[in-house]
Amino acid sequence: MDRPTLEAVAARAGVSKSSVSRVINGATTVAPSIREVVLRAVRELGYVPHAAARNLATRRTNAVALVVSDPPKGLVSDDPMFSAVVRQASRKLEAAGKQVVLMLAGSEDSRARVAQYVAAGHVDGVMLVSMHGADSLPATLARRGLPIVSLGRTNPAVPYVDNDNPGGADLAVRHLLRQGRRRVATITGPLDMIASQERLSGYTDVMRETGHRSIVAIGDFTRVSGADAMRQLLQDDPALDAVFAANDLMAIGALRTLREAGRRVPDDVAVVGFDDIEAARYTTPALTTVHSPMTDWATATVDLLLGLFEGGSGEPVLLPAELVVRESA
Amino acid sequence: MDRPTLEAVAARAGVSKSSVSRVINGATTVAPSIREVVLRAVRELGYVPHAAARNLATRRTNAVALVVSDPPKGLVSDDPMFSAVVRQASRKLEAAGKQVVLMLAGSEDSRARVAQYVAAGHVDGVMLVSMHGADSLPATLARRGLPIVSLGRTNPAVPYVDNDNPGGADLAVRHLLRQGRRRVATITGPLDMIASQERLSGYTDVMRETGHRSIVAIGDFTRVSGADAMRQLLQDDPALDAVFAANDLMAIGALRTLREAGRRVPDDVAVVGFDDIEAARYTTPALTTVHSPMTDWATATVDLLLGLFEGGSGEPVLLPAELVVRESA
DNA sequence: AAGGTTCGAGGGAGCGCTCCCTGAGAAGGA
DNA sequence: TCCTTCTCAGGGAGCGCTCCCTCGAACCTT
Repeated sequence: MDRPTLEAVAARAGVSKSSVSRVINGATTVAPSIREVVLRAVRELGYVPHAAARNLATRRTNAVALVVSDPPKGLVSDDPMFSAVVRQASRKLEAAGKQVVLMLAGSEDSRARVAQYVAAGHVDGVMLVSMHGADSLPATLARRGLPIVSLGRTNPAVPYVDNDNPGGADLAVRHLLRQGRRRVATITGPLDMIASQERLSGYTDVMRETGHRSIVAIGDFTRVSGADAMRQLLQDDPALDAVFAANDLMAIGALRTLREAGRRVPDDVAVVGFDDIEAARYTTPALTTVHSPMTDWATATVDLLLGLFEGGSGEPVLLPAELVVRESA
Repeated sequence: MDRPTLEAVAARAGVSKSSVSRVINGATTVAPSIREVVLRAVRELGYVPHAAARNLATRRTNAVALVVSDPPKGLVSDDPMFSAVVRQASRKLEAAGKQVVLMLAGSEDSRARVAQYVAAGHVDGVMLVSMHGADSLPATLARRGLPIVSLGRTNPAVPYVDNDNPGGADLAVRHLLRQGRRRVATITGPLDMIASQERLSGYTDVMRETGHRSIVAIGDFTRVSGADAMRQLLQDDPALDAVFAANDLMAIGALRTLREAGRRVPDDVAVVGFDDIEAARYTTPALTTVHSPMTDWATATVDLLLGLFEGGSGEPVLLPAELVVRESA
């Protein structure tokens, strides 16, 4: 029950606390004989350094907060992005010797808790995941002055890694037009998210440039909202022949609505999504979508944070977009 | 940059460190006048207690490790259970004032890291999620003597909350037989997981009892493995007319294989899954499945852990199974 | 051979907080 | 009125570790 202390190890090994500390921390200025006897004592006692004591003394924690915005209501159980990003980020951070503290920032309450936690000096850095643009948290945290990065752009003060959202939307819409589609609608994400805004502007830019009329419905990145938006689009413009959904989940919802409405995909209406989540491969018909590599994305964001620890500049990173053509368009 | 200390607050308020400490920690034996002046100083200085120092002094951390087993290869991006459980558990724990440290236990390496982390006294308790039965980690951690619970049964020494797996399988298989299905196959999960074993035995028990032959293929809970297993089953017994898959992901894989093989579902072959993930509602045909309420499950597990903190006994909890009949069977 | 270097071990002062203990003053009892 | 009891603020010793500083010993250098 009683954990052995540094001092106990020192006593057992017959050396000073300082020497034990040096061995533990891998200092090179230790005689091999001492190193040996210390390591043996450590093993025999099952000594593990006390984290809190070490943090207190060094004023560092070796931990990083992974702050994930809680999803909108209704999107609770099945969020592929969450799973992929959190997993990959955890892996990378752990591999870099950082402990990962996962925090959800949903309610005002939890938001305050995150700020409090960071202020308490629990972590050396923060990685935000897909916060809404309007969120106050990024700004609050950035003001603290400790390293912080964001997966997806949020606050100007926060270094980020992002998809080429406008580029991806551009690819998707041009692909549809190239196929001879004339009435191309879009289903947007929540408009307080920068990713949504960018994907929308990518769409409208192409439409304007090519002299087509924009047809827009607003969703919130959930499957249900996609289905609803699609219903509305069909009502607004029964003759539409293509839809660009700002993410795959909504595209999947749209597919369902189209099937229920008796429209064939892609014959009557073509559908393109965004994200290329795994489920996109398993819909009928399989979803054509803009590939945004979650895993690479998480990796790049972690690297950005680790770079900041090393005194890096935190230059934003933009991941290239790529269209994956399957059956739906 | 320099965080204010307790002492700074005390100086500003013109009282002793002890008094400030009492106010911060809500001790009742403080005169209102002192409380007031202290709170003002805290506000003015923006004081936040230093976590490490507090942990050192109290020998408690107010943090809980959430240890999630890394999924088998191939199941990286899209794991609905992970998402739902982690989210709900985080919410509940944070609501109880516990910090959540998420850790993935995949490789031997990461497993050692978890053990090390816990040994370092970083956390007051541990919550395991869906560890494999053969895993050494639960036993290792349990030996440490600090509160630990498991979502899903693993090691006998670890209090757990689990689905009624045999009961669920029983419901599913009897449902199929009641429909007049005669050749009911099953696709199992990885057999080193207790959940897999129980769902399998639930199946075999009913089959034996009712005088039917078991037809078994082994999967690993991934979509792909479900598709593969289904292919093999069709080869083994082309005349089969029903399949019970040990989880929904595999059931979805099986649906795909069946479609490719030209079998109609449910007309030619009925399919039942297990878990009732959100995606089960959106397959064609919609999946009949055993509902296991991830959210309740996570909640119950957290409650079990919080109970242990309060000196509870850690009596295991079993959640009732329920069949959700949709279109696939 | 004597002084100058270098190298590496030990000593000890914190890091910021909690909590036990002391003691002053107020309150109550005889 | 004096003494006991109670209440509550302050003092200070840790919690376990790091890291700077000192100092002895070994090794060079001239």
